Amino acid sequence: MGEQSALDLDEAPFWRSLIRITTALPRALEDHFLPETGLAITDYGVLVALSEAPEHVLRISALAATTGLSLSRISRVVDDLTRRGLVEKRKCPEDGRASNAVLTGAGLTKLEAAYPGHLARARTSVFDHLSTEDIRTAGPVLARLAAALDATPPTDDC
Amino acid sequence: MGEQSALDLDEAPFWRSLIRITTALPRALEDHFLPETGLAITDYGVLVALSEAPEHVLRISALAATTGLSLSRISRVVDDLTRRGLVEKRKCPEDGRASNAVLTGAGLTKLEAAYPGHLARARTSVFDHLSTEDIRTAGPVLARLAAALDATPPTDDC
DNA sequence: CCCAGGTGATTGAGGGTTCAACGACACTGT
DNA sequence: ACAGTGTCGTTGAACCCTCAATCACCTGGG
Repeated sequence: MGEQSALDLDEAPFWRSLIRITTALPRALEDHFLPETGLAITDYGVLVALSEAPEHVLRISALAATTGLSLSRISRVVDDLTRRGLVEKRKCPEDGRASNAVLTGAGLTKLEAAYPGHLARARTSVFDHLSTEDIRTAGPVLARLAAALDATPPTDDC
Repeated sequence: MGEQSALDLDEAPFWRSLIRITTALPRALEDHFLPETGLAITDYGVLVALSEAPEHVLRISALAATTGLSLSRISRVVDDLTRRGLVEKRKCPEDGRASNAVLTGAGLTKLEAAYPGHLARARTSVFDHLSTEDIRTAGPVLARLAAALDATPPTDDC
């Protein structure tokens, strides 16, 4: 290391913006979303993942993977959601180690109730400030970046 | 609320990518950066802000604003960095309430030592996966978004 | 001068997140 | 059948971060 060339003129602001967004966006979202809906953004992500799964059932580990959260975090979040009656936990029949998380009716209701608020936040924090052209041009780039970030963890660096 | 129209075909993936990036990027950065350099990404940001300030001096509150961190967090981070000898804290002469944080020689050295690692992380986690064209097209969009996010906090919603 | 209100920064308490260690279970080869 | 090894998920301890209360100080009006 130490042989890297500095960021060039286009890269530097790109990097700064990215850093700024990663710190400011979650805050902007959470600050309004939690009081409005009673769900943390993390909770919401878990409920969404379950709602999109077949039968509304997902292995704990699968849940961790699709939401990008750590196993221990998922464990506590699911516990919390279980306590609140929004999901249920069931031992997996064909693998005694594993557990499945199931979205309950109350969970689905809660999710549907929270959706408009989530949407509103997405609009006021992001889409209101960008043109459709912006979104069309930047979208694929962000998608590629997101995919790359998801893929990196396994290989422990180069 | 509740009158929002759903995200359209371009917006939905844009939104998902954005969420993914905001969760995965800080992790990807921190995980390698802290062990390599002994600096948390937050610490690094503070040192960078100081290094770019005239005389390497900045008010605590100014530091909070430029780094986007809360006042209480800055207070603790600066305390920690002071304990480690990387910055110094001085009462502001013309305002007894205020304090200035000053980058020490050791702090500058540390920052310079960490810079290549930071650069390397920026490359492997982001720029290696994007073309120069990507960066040129998406850069301004991200810049606009970052600016909008910085601007929103004051007005408490509509 | 003195008081009221505002601002800069710190701090205690509480919640959230992670790391590392662990218990329970599944697989593999002998 | 049975070690040995690996995987799923949970949990205790530690850390990070934020909110709200607070202290110290400044400023403006009587």
